Amino acid sequence: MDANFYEQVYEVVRLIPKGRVTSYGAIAKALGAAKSSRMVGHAMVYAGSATPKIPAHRVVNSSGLLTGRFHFSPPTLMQEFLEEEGITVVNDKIKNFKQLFWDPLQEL
DNA sequence: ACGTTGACGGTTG
DNA sequence: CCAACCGCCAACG
Repeated sequence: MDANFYEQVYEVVRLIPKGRVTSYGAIAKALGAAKSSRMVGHAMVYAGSATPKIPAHRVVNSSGLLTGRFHFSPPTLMQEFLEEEGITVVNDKIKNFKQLFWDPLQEL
């Protein structure tokens, strides 16, 4: 597989530390495609089929909202994983998102 | 080949 | 704070 945009997305997502989260836009921007944040989301769809497994539950939108929870089985699994890592989720939204936010641009 | 959809983000009202 | 709109571009039917 070529060094595709998706591969880079997966690479960054795997680098997300446990108990931390990031946003699609941040990843897109880190890959130099800030305007193609949607592509990051599409890459996450592939994440379910990709190997090794991608911790997609650590990726949320810019508001810290679990917009893609319905892609999990069951849809509540995403929140379950986050809370299991010590992240508090209220109303499908990450609490203290600003503090838990992991910026790939700052780390890479 | 074409139109629609969408795990987004930012701006405007 | 909430709703509507736009841009951006790959994937799907």
